[in-house]
Formats: sequence, C-alpha cells, structure tokens
Amino acid sequence: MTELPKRYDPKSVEPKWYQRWMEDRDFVANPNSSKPPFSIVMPPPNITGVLTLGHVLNNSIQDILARRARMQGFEVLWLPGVDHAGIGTQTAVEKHLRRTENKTRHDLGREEFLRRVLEWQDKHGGIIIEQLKRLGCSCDWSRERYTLDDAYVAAVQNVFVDLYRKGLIYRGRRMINWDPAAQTAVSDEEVISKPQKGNLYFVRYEIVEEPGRFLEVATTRPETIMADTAMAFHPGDKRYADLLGKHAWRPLAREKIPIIADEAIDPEFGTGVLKVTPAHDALDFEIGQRHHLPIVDVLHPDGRINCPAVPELDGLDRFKAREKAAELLQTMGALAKTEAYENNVGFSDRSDVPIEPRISEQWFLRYPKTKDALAAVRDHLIRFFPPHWEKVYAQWLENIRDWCISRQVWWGHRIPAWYRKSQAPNSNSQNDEKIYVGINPPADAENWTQDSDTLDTWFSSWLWAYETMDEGTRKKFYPTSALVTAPDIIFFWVARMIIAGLEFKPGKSDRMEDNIAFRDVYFTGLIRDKLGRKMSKSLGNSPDPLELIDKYGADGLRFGLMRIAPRRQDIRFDEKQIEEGRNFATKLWNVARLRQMHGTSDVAPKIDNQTLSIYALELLARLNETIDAIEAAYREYQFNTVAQRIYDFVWSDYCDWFVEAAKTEIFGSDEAQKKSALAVMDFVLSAILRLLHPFMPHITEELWSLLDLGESSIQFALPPEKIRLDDVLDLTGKRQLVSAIYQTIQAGRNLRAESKLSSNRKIRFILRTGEKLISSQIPTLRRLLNAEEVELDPKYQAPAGNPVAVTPLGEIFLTVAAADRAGERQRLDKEIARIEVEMRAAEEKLGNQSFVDRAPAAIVEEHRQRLKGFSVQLEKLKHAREGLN
RNA sequence: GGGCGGUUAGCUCAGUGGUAGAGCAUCUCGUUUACACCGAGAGGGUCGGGGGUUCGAAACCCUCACCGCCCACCA
Repeated sequence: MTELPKRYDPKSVEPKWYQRWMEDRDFVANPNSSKPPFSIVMPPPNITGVLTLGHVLNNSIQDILARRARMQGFEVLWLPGVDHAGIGTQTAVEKHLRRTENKTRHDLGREEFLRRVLEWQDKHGGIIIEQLKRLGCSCDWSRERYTLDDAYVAAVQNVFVDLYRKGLIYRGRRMINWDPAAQTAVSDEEVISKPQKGNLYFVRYEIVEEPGRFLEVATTRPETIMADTAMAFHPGDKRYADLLGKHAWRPLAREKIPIIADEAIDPEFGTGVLKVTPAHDALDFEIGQRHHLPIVDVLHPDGRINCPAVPELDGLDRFKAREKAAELLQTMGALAKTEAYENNVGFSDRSDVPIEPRISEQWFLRYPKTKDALAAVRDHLIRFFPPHWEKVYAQWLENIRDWCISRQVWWGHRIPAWYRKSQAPNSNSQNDEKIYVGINPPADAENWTQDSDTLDTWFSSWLWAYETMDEGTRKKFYPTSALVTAPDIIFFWVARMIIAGLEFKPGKSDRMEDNIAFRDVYFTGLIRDKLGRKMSKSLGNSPDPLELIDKYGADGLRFGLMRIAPRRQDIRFDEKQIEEGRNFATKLWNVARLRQMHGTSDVAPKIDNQTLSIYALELLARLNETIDAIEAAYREYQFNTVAQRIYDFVWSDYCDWFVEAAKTEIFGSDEAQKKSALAVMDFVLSAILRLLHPFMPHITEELWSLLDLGESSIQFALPPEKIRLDDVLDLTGKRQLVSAIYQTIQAGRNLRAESKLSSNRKIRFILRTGEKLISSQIPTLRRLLNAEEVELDPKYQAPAGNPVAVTPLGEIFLTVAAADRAGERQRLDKEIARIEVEMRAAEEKLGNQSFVDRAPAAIVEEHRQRLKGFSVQLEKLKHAREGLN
C-alpha cells in the first residue's frame, strides 16, 4: 500500500491512468466476445473543431453509459470519429486563403484548393480527439472513423446510386434556399427564421387599360420589382374584381404584366395585392406555376442585382439595391408610402446572411420509410428521453418535404453523376440517357463531365450508425444501444439516421427492431451562460473546457457538469458548479486518506450484521436506498439525480455522520469494534468508488488502486449490490434510535450556538431521558457534540435559566452558568410559539372529520403522533420557561 | 399562426397529492489528530397571477401573464 499524498493532484493522476487504460486496451471492443453487447456511436465532431462545453456534456454522458455498461459485464463499443463538415471546413479554408493570399478557391482551381483543405485538415484536424482523451473518454480509438474514409465514401456513393435507381433521388429545377455568402444551396433545415426590422413599401402600379388608375401593393422587397411577372389578388376580393384579366405597368424595367387572381393571397395583408415574383419567392413561384407565368431572375448568385435594364440597380448588393429602388420609385412618384415593418426572414444557419429563395437545378431526395420511421418512435422501438421530443420528431416527419442534397461546394463527397459533354450540366433537360449515375465513371469517360457538386454533409452522416462498422462488428453491436446528442440536430441527424437504418442497413431483416439505428436516444440540454445566452464565439462567453480541466481536473469538470445536467432544455453554466465538482473529488480523497491512516483495507471486508454498530446499520440501510435511487435514475437517464444522490450519500451520510460517529470505535481500544468499523468503512468506500467510477473515472481508479480495494482495475469491477439487512433484529427500531441520536446532537449543537458559545469550547451537556439503550452511546454523543462531558440523568432538576432543547430522546441541557437569562427567555418563547402554531395546524387537521374519514390511515396516525409529540414538548418547554421568570 | 418547455430562497436548480428542499451566496462560531477545496450553527420562500377538483395542491384541471425553444409561403 502506497501512502496517499496530502492533496489529490488530477494533473498527474488523470493522464497516468488514461495512458494505462490505453496500453491495456481496455476500451477495445471485441465482436467475438460472449458478453452481451452495449454500443454507442459518438456524434462525430467536425474534424477541425475544438472541444466546447457542449461536447464535454455530451461525451461525459456517453462515457458514463459506456463505463457503467463495462462494469455491468457488457462488451462495450463506443465508436468515435469525426465529420468532414463540408461547408464549414471549406468556408474556414476560404477565409484563410483570402486573409493570407487574397485569393478565392476559384483562383486556385478545384484540385489545388482541395489540396489546401487537406493541408488545413492535417494542421487543425484531430485536436478535438486529443481533447476528448483528456476528458477521459473510453472510446475504442482503434475504430476511429472519418466520413471521408475510403470505405465510407464508397458507402455514401452506393446509397446515392441505389436511391437514384429506385427513383428516390432525382434532379430537378426547383425553388431552393440559396446562401449568397457560401454560394450554395442549403436544405430547409439549415434556414433559421429571424425577425428582421425593415420597411413595408407601398408601390403604385398603373393600370395599362385605365391610365391614371393605380394598383397599390405592399412589399418588403422593392429591389425585385424588375422580376415581377404578374399582379395578384384574392378571387373573392371585390375591390379588384374588375381588374381581373387587365394589365399593370411594372414600374422598374417598365413592362406590361397581367393581373391575376389566386387563392393564396391574403386579402387582409397590406392592400390585398401581391406582386408576383416567381424567381425570388417560394409562394410566388407556386402562383407562377399555376398561372404559367414567366420566370425572370434578377439576382447574381452572390446576391447582387443582375438587371442591365435598370443601370441604377444593376450590380448593386441586394440590400443597397433595396434602398436605391425605393429612391427610384420615390422620384418617379410610384412610392405611395413607407412604413416601418418587422417580419421574419430566413437566415442561413451557416453564414448568418438572409437566404435568397432561388430557382436552381439541384439533386433532391424523396425520403423513404417515413411511415416506418414515425412508427418506430411512436411504438417505442426507439425511445426518446425526455419523451416530449417524440412530438417534435413526429411533426417534422409528418410534414416532411424533399431534401435538397447537392451543394455547390468542393469539399465533400462528390456526386457520382456524369453528364454527356454535349450536354450543358445545368440545362433544363432531364433526359436520362444524357446523365450517368454510378459508383465508377462511365466507360467512355472522356465524353462525360462529372457533376461538380458535392453532397450535403448530413447525407453522409446519416449512415454513421452502421457504416462505421464492419460486418462482424455490426452483427454484434447493431442496433446501437443509445445515442446521446443535442436536440438541435434531431432533424439533421437523428431522424435521418433512423430512416437510413430502416432503408439501407446492410443485411436488413424483416423485423424493424433489427434495423433501427438505436434503442434509446438521450437529448441533452443546451449549455447557456449565466445570463441565459447561447454560448458563442462572437460573444466570447464560452469557457475553454481545457482550461477548466487544468483548474478542476477532468473528473471535477465531469461531475460538476453532470450534477446540473438537465432534464429540460437549457443548462445555465456557472464555473462555481465545476468548482463544487473539484471540491467533491477532494472530499472523497480526504476521507480515503483518513481510512488509509488506520491500516490496510480489506479487498473483501467481512460484514457481520449481528455485530454491527447502530451507525453502521444506518449507513448500510442508506447505501441500499441510494443504490435503488441511482438505479431508478439511470433507467430514466436522470444523470443529475444520480450525481446528486452519490454526492449526498458520500458527503452527508458517509463523511459527516457515519465516519464521525465511527471515530469513537476507530480511535477506541476495543480491537473488535475498531475492526468492524473499518470494515464497514472499506465496504462502503468500495461501493462509493464503484458507483462513482462512471462519473469520475480517474480518481476512483487511483483510490481503488492505492487502497487495494480490488484485484484488478475498477473499470471491470461489478457495481455494488445491496447488502441484505433483513436478518437484523429490530432494524427499524435501531434506525429510529440513530435518527433520535442525530437529532439530539443537532439540538445540542444548536443550543451551543444560540447560547453564543464558541465551537471549540469544551462544555457539559446533560441528557434527561428514559431511553435505556443510550448509555453506551455517550462517547459518540460527546464526540459529535464536541463536549467535555455528556451526563445521563433521567431525574435531572434543571435550575432556572438552564438552556434546554426538546429532542426525541428527551431533553438536552447545557450546563453553563446562565449568562443571559433574557436571551434564553427569548429563545424559549420563540420555540414555544413555533410549536403552538404547528400544534394548532395539526389539531385543525384532526378536527376535520372528512380528513379523518377519507385520508389514508397511516397519514391520520402520523398527525396524531405529531400532535402528541407537540403537547409533550410544549409542556416541557413551558416548564423550562417558568423557571426563568 | 401552431406546437413544446419553463416561472419554487438573493443566484442555480431538485421536488408529480400528505409538515416547502439542496448547493452557492449571506451572517455567527471554529487551527475538534481526513479535509479551510473544511466543520458546526443561523437567517431567508403567501412555490408567477386568478379560478377549479380534493379532506388536503408547489404538484392535477382551466385561464391569464411573462421568459425560452421548435415549426409555419402573410408578401
């Protein structure tokens, strides 16, 4: 046995153990094991990302599940990996290029640019993996995967080709969300609507057939007027009925446009007239389709106006052009008025610029298996924690629309489609003979051009649950046991992964439960700062987890975070909570030191129920309760409850009460008693370490090893089981006695403090009680009260002014010359008043016949007992009070 | 517009029908042979408002207010 250093030093202990675990290959999963499987796939962080608190929360939870399962005897696979993050990584490299070389990716060309991305990836990639190791994550690193691994790329392409052949992937010219900053299409899920302050412009369009008469329209986007190809009102709108079939003069790029009627127009909004701009608005596009309107596109891909017919606007940025267009309209007298207006505008999740609805030829996916995906969750083949996310999931699936999967980005999975060279890649034609889709290039490759686009990153991530595994691994570990992720990617990833599992899992069976990607999904909360703001780089309010690990240790960080791990949406982060985690580690360390100072621990301490002290029985009973509570909390993924229960048990039940009480025996001269107390300390400490190991892997392993509590690593020690106490004679009575003793101690300490006696002053207490069993407990009472003496005197006649408190054992007196009779009088009056209030409440309750008749008997009886107790206490206190007069 | 969460001590949050809790913060005392990253004690709450159900509501129902999130083609 090595002696424990005075202070726990996570900086040396944590890396030491992590290295050992890696060397021993403790995290490596064996698909041929006979143990039952437990598996988790890690949500892959971006390859060039750095660790955030969100990752810490997520991965700590996964590690807890993995480590607990290992202890329970499961063969555990926790499969880690990283994501190539198409748009994100490309944007970062482009930014870097612009800053350092003032070049765009087009200046370099595709090949050279991709080389630069690889360079960037080599430099910044994999940092996050090292950071996860510092957190203590027990992933099988030998299986680390990347969404651009050769095999993974092939799998993505296979799926694309397969879906194309099934007719579920198609190419089409449709309205999509265009990100003018990243210059790519994005999916509906990547558009975030935000309220935006702007203006509502009321523009007058002159009627061609009735010069001098105007049609007024309210618009937020006057810069798109040149793309208007009709004016529209609701068919039932009498105000404009006579204009149907006539024409209006478009004020910018002057042209005649038809006036039409369409159900989609809201007569209540603005003037009830809509300017129809099919090229730049989704609703207008639909109206245009219904009325066969031409489509006029007046925007460049980067968001500048493309309209030589109006030179004042041509080439201007869309927001500049908006102001300029309003000016132009003003000058020509076409602007009736301008109102300040706030509306919702779609922003790109990636670039944070307003999305431009745009017609574009893209690849789309019609989702397969949506009904099955819905059923899998509804019927709880897949369970969500907390369950209210089921509804969010269902709503998305019920309203699902085709997924735009092509991105005008170079970094990613290139679309395995080729176009015959005579065929312009972006033409309208959908003649299949001119498109070739396949894993390999067409035989006469020189006559074909490959599609220049790549696939949405999520189109590769949605295969993550099984394409990261080879066949043998899949056989053992798929479906995965649990998925831990943040709710903001429930659509991006979770839902799509469920669909992918149902549709393509290799070796799919007829039973849906074999194909689902995972059985349980635990959604974590979002970590916010103290003020409730989202953590963000721009706000600079996101603490660096590595700094927190340096300051508090990985275990401290993990435990602190898990204690506040939410069951609802948000967590407010406060470094104080991490500090508490660190303090808890220190507390644990110190109680272990205390134990170690009294000799070697026993690997299998013998607990003899018949000779245990009453304090030990109480502790063991509470350990049993704690184990039950923890089991129940794990079943519901309530990590905060697990952490809190362990915390309370260790700090309060074990350290503050049991260990302090047991010191009587530990420091005593009775060897048998001493041995018994130490055995209980060992037994419970061993249980504590095992309960805590999933949360605090390093310190528990260190103590396990230093105290020689087990033969091998704590990682594979069985979780503690409840100890049988049913053969203990009158356990309930003994526990009641302990409770009475503890209450008496608290009353005595209170007496001391209220009497303004300093904590360290040795004083005498007198206990007036009829309780026979108490005499043997006097040394313990003395220790816990820090008393010179605790005297037992069943017939004690208290002198006037003697401070007294009523306890379940009787009364406890402080034998000090009553320096302050007035203060004592005041104290007693307060106490008497309090009890009188409670007594009246109890009396009232019992006087209520309905209560007595209808409440459960046990509760009524409890009230009776309380009332009885109060009257006894009151009598004694009043007696004491009289002595002070 | 629809949906989902939330509102409990100064702060962060537990608590789903039976005497309102924890940690932090505050105040008092303390170098009591594990721990000042500690120990002991104390103060502090008409559980967002209003109605209802019930013998009994922080909890269940209705309603209102405010905060947050998600979804939605009112230009």
